[in-house]
Amino acid sequence: MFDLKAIRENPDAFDAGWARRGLDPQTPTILEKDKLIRKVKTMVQEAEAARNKASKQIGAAMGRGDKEEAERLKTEVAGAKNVIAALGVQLESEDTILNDLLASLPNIPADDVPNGASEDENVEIAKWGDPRSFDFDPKAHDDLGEALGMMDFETAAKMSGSRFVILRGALSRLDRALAAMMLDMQTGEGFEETSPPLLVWADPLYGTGQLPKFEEDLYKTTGDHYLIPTAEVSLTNTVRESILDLDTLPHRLTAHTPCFRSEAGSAGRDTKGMIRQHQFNKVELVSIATPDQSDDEHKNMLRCAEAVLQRLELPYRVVELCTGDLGFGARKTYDIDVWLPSQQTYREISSISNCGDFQARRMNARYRAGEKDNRFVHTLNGSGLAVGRTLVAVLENYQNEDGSITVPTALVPYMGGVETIG
RNA sequence: GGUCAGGUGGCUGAGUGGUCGAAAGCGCCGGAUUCGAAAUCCGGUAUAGGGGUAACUCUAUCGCGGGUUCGAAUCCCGCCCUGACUGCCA
Repeated sequence: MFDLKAIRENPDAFDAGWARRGLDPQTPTILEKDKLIRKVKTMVQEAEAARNKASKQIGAAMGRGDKEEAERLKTEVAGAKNVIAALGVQLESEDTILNDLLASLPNIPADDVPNGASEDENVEIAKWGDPRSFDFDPKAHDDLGEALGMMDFETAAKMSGSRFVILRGALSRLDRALAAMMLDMQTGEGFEETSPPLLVWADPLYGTGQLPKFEEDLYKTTGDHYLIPTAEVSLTNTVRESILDLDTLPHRLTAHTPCFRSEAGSAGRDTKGMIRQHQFNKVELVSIATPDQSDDEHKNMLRCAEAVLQRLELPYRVVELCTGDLGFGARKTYDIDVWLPSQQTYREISSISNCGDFQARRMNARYRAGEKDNRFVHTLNGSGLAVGRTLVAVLENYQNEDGSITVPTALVPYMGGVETIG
């Protein structure tokens, strides 16, 4: 949500920000509605003041037994009530229109985010490691996993359909080992390990920005719950509707959870293998920070995510998303793409975003900046990392000609000493 | 899941239809007193929003949302949460 006062004072800045995302100017509509709403609100409040005043006088009149005066005042109140009711209907509908519009508008990109229309214009800002050269044709992770008998899409499809997988034996353990190593690393960086709810109500999803615009991407239960598409939702919402003490910030959280996504808009994309599943595990990082801290915090989270790939010795690159590829709630985002030999390309394995106060406004999450000075926090989130895609990267980058997989050195302790799979 | 009892300001807690944004105490802030402090005394101390250059003023908020009423913290309905007992169950 946005600060209407700020929009009023500086509409051009908002329109310029939205224009960078390819949106038409929004503030004329917003300001027109805002003006109308304030006008109606003033009228309602005046009528309410008159009603309240007369009502109090009724009490006084009754107290001294002046029934006549009381009756006269009652008709006065009835008149005010008619006005309030009529204006109230108008106020509510105008308010809903404005709120729906505001809730559907994305965050304003940070000034230093590169302009661009699509992911093609993202800017590579770092590259780490050299893709290994194979003296055989590297296989895709799903071919490797199936050949090992440890990655079973067919059986999963029987019970759950496409975009599900069953990991077996050493590959299942590898999944756990990766998650454990990531959690150990991130808790070592000061992120508090958390086991949050995987089912949440609509309000938290509204808070982090998945609702109202992206409902079709979510799984909803038969009740009022949705399955979280990322632990960002649960972790970020731990501070909703609260006022945090300055000395608790930045507040860093991490969680290893399953994530559930309907992938409604991605039919036909990445249908093969484990790249795009309805259910996948992810170690998430969230930081709640002050506006002063958030840029540094953002870079720190990028570093923490990169550290995992460095420790696994997997080649990757870091790109800064251009305005056209920025997510709905983000004002600035770094993606980390890991090298996949079978595709001869880098694929996203982590996305680290600074949301500024965008989510905080929606959640009403503030911190105490001073006496009578409560301000919205900044929220940041990122994968540290997507476990399933990391497993994919390990399989493909560490495969041997005979189809076995060498376990990365750092992972061997987490694999109970196993050095080779298959 | 069921039954019962609750949910009031930073905290404790009073308030069961009117002048209640809400007593009192604690805490906190300012002042007096003091060499200084404690104690004591005096005053202040919620949030969001509207109007106004401002002084100031108005509206909303007593878990959340509806309703009854001229008027709701107080009555009614739904939901959420907490506690006790109880059922089923990993």
